[in-house]
Amino acid sequence: MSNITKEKLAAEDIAAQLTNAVHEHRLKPGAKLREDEVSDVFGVSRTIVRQALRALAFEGLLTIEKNRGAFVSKPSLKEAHEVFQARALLEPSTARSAAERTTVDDIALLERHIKEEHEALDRDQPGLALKLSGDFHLEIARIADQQTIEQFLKQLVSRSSLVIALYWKRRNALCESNAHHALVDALRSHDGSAAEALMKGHLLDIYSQLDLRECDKGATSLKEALRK
Amino acid sequence: MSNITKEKLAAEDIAAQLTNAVHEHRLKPGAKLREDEVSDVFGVSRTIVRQALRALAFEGLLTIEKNRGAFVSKPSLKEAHEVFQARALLEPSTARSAAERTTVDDIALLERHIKEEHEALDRDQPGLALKLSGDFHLEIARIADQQTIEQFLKQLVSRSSLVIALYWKRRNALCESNAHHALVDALRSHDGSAAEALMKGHLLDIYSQLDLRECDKGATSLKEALRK
DNA sequence: CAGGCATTAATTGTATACAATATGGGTTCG
DNA sequence: CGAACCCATATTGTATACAATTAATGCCTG
Repeated sequence: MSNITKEKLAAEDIAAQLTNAVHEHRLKPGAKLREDEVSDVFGVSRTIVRQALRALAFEGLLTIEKNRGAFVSKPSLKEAHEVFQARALLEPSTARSAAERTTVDDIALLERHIKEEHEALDRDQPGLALKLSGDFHLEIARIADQQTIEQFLKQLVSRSSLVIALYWKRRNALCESNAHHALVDALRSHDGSAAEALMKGHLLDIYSQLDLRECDKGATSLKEALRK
Repeated sequence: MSNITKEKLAAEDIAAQLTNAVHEHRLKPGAKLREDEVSDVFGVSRTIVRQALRALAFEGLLTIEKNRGAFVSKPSLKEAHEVFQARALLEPSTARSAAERTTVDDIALLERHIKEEHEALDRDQPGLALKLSGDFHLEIARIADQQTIEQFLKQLVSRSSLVIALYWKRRNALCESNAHHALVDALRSHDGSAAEALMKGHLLDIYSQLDLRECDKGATSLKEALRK
């Protein structure tokens, strides 16, 4: 986790590192994050850790149960649906806006992004590839210059990562690179309608690859099942 | 502020009371919330106050400047635009979904809501009326059974309240009750298309009543201008 | 031997003391 | 007279100590 440096880490830094760990599926839904443990790992006081955990709970990445601690969230099937419904409302329109403002620098950035994603897959790091794939979507909101939507999308992408961890059908193949390439093409030619349609289709594509039937996914212990 | 009861208030309660105060424009954009002051008012420790302030900062209601404190946010013109653009993406579609699920109880609740809004206006409490008007929109997301969108909308309504405080043209007349009545009618008859269209128009209506030209609104002091 | 109760350990929640930082006023020097 | 600097004060940031709660273990009893 490369936190060898003894430099003073802020709550923000710790939140970012934990976020990466969850996005890359090194921390799986249901995992508990003890405050002492985290504070030992990062070498900071519990005060700071609590700030970080609380921030991540607001984003939906963690769930804090009173007097019990912080856990990586386990989105229900309903929440999984809601996440992709919300994305379907926000992202296509945002892609359209982005197409009207995309610069050559943006294109270069996006293409580098896709390249890194490929490299991660080649190196057998599907978690990293997934994280980069999420960042790609955030990048489009940034290009559209819509900070408010970008903020929401950040949360939705986070939750999508959890949903994928729980409900993804086949773990090996996430062959979305074509969709991302096509999107970059649409952005490059400032074709808003195409970008909007492509994004819409892309989201439906991901959505359709989720297994929405299974109800007791994950390592749900008997205790957890009985708790609620 | 009716906090006479000495019962132990949680961070959540304090956040709720502060939220009301901002929504009702008793606390105006730019106002500072000193931690000691708030903790004295509510009779709790700064620890709890800080939790509450941080939570409200995540919602966008407050802005926390490092080592300087928490202030009621002052959305920029760009942010004001973004808020209503995001609402335009989320709310019409949500109103459509709501129409398909509205029950008689929901209708009763909404109508009581509108009634209270009227009463508040009659009693010359425009702040309260505005808050109730915002709650009306949240209620529709609840009826649509879309918790994720409701969560985002909560933030957007909060920010809208700030935007209205800063950019509203004429403070006296907020004659939206007609629009809300029409929406309830559409929901009652389960007319999704009508609900969607009405919501779209309603949001545009509010949006058009904002004064988006003035750039140096509010009590921006010279110091604040020079700070950034 | 099973079930429930009590005691104990582990963990989170809260308050407070202390450190770091920003603000404002007053003094001094140009 | 004005501007810049420095010190005193007010306010926020952080760590730590303590309280409250939960979970677990073992004991006692039926």
